[in-house]
Amino acid sequence: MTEAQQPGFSRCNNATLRRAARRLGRFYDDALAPSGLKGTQFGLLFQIHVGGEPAMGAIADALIMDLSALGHTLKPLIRDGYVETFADKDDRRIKRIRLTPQGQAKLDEAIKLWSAAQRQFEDKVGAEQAAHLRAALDAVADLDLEIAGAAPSS
Amino acid sequence: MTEAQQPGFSRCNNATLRRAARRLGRFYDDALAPSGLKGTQFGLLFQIHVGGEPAMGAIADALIMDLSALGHTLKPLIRDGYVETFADKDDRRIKRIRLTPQGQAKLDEAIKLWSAAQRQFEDKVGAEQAAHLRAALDAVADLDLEIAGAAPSS
DNA sequence: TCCAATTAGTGGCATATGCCATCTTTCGGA
DNA sequence: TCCGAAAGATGGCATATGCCACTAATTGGA
Repeated sequence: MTEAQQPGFSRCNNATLRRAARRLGRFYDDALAPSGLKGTQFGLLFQIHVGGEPAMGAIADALIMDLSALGHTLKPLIRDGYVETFADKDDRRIKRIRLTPQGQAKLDEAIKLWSAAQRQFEDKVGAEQAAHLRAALDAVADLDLEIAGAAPSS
Repeated sequence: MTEAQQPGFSRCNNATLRRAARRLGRFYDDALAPSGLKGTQFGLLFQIHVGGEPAMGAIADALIMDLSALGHTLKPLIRDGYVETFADKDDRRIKRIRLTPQGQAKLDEAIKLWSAAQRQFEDKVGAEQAAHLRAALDAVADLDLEIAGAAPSS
């Protein structure tokens, strides 16, 4: 009759999500390994690709990622010559990002590997189930959560 | 008509999962902040708590975490005196883990904070929806995925 | 009984993420 | 026009995770 048995325990939504993320992350990482990219990097390159020379802040918002975290994650990709940054013409505070030709090529290469992983995943769980899951996850990502006490004031 | 528009693109299950994980992770981290623990650390302490002096490998399996990653993650908790390790009586290769009294107290403290976050999350999405989501995530975590080419031999 | 294969962890290295302090560039008034 | 507030990014620091190489203990035969 410890807390462990109380209903609701060992049912942490966050822990469950991270656990699944670790599992799936490794699967996609393995699939992308031949390209030398990690799943996160692939996602980032793709986001930049479809973003049209997006600003750092735009990418960070889209990926629900901290701006400084994005900066850190970008470094190896810049170092390896896959992406490059340049200042916005009208607002020098803003830094925009684009893929280099090598980055575009690497993305094309990785997309083939990604497709195989994506296909296998959907074969296992079913395309509809996968779509439902993604919808549920997107809903979670868009939730307006706030810790009680976090100044609703002013 | 670039790849971006092809059905299936920008629908990466892995990217969607990570995105939601970042969002929810920050929410739980914020909720637990007063205790000084991160969501991951809370989950780890709880797992140790219910595990009954579990071996490192057992924890790693339960959390679908790499053994060495578990070792790294454990360090700050050991440093702060929340958990301690000891060798298994029968097999000296095995290292077992348990909470210290301070660790137990910290866990109790964190559980109160966690409950508030958990409650708010379930109020927003609905307890049933949350349960469904966790079930789906557990199913993903238990999938038998393997990259084509990964030696089916021997 | 002794050695090869297996099992459990550790340490080093690299990426993934966040928070906070700080700097630069803009933007809005007074 | 000048200054303080706001916006966008960087750098430092800390945790989260993984892979690989390596070490220590065990286990299974020969």
